[in-house]
Amino acid sequence: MKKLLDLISDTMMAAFEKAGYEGELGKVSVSNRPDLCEYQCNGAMAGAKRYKCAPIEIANKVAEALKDSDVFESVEAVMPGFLNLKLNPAFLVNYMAEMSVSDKFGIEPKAPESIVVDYGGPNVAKPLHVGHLRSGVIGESVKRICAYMGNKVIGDIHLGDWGLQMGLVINEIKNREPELVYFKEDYDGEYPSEAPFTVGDLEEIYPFASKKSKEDAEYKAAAMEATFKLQNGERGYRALWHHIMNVSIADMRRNYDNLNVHFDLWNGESSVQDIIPSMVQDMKDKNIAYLSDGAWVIDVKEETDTKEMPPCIVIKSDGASLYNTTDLATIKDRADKYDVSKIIYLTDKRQDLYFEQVFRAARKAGLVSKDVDLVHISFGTVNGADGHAFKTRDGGVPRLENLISEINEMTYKRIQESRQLPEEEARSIAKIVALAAIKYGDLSNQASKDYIFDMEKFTSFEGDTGPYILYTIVRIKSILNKVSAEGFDVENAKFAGCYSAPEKDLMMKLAGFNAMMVNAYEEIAPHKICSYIFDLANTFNRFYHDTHIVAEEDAVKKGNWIALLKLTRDVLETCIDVLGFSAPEKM
RNA sequence: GUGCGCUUAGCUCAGCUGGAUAGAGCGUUUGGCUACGGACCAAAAGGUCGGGGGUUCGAAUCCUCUAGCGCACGCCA
Repeated sequence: MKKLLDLISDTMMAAFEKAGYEGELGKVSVSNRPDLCEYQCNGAMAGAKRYKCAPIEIANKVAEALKDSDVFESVEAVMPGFLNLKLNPAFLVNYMAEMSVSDKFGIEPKAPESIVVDYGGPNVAKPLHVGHLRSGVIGESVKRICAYMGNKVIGDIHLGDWGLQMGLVINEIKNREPELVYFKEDYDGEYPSEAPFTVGDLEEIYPFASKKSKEDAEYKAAAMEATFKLQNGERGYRALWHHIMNVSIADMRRNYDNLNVHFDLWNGESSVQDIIPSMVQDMKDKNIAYLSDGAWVIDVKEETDTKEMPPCIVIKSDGASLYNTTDLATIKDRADKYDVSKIIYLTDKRQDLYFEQVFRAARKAGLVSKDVDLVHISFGTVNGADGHAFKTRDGGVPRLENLISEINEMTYKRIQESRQLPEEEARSIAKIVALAAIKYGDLSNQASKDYIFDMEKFTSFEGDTGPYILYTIVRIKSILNKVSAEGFDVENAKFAGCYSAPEKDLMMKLAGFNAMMVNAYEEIAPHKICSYIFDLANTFNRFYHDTHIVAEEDAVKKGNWIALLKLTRDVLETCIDVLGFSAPEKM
């Protein structure tokens, strides 16, 4: 089904042609002066120069050509040459009726693509902190947007599981418990199936080792050696590494589940180690990689560059691979395995240059075909209410887990303030609402900008927040339940007309879903969905406020409103699902 | 030094390929609960869109210069 705006534009274009002008001038947009009209067309002004006449002259002719159109209720030509449009309610009602029974509210399916979304990116053995929130939350939504638009999408967490941090942890364990069997050099038996440490231990070990390695060169050298041994297959180290992976991943999975963030693949740097040697060899053979200061690098400068573009290092001068190597191998792996047409990365914006280098290197080395899109969505940093990097009260890096439980607690209290629910029920509702608060708070900001993580704001639940959206949905559900309980046939409610201005506004807003979602997908912009549903919820609440639905005695009218309510609920719930959260039955 | 990004109301942010009077939320002030859920609705006050210059009938938006802030710039990830 066509977008409403396209239908209107088509009508307008035909009118421009009928009046003797180029059709493409007839593009219509939503009015920026709602007091004057619902939709507007500025084509007459754009055409004035081309046809060497006053814009108003063109506008008048076009308005004349639209006199008998059943799309518009009114068409006005206004100085200097605006075409102000009001929609025929009957036309809109028909559109609603069709939209409500169409798959995906009428979004036209396109040929599905195969897309990999690379997000999350936590390091094994390090606790998740607030910085991981954005990548997880935005990435999950991007993945869902792509899937909603009919694509085959694979979400990959891309763990940091092969670098120095693993050596640091293993080395520190060795220091503390050298007698462990993993460190016996001539041991050739089975290793224990139970890990000799807990998540809690790991969370203490890593920061300790990391800090010490920065102060103690000898210590760092030992960690590097441990890393080397691990990467070269030392049995005991590998066994220990598996323990670290299992313990850490189980913990991560729990954390991400709580955030309603789910990955299809739990791959990481270690997953592509086997294909690195042949990939690098191939780069050398093709003379794409060359030796520079003892390291193998790929030149990624381009003629059009206005800046310095350092080469992409593939193998360090000590012969070891690094982050770049792994990412390149991962691109190759994905291209080979999943026939991808697009790979979307979500990371911190500090990696902008890095990804540009990697993408260029990947293309130069022919790891992906030319028509594969490599996209880096970079996001800003999370700041506290004071505008500086987000910290806990005692100045540490806030752990994600604590942050979430804190917000859960605040939400729980807020819910119990306004209505008394059984403990268990209030807790489970609080969890749902808190998730919406956190995610909406993050996603409603443009991803690329820094944003302020303000718990007071998120938990205040007023205005432009997740809970407000949920509240609107719950309210609709409540009315539908009530009406249904009174015996009204909610299931078969039909659009029958348009009886008031707030109602028409709501219909027009709903009709905009299609264009909004397509745009959010094309621009990979979840915040556009947020601003749409906030707008929709506002429009609904205005309608709700001066329409008494339950008490209405005219069954046709009532049925129309019920149909409108259902469509509003469905659109809202679809949107929040795409954003990665859900609404409770009551709150 | 080079490059990238940001700067819009007291605060947090929108603003689509240039269009009419630059929009929200919070906060402030005022009005609305005998109500389908008041976590709501209605209204007011609040901005020379960092600054200068240019292109255009028309600029927050495009170009240029400039200031402030942030970030990145070969062997970390």
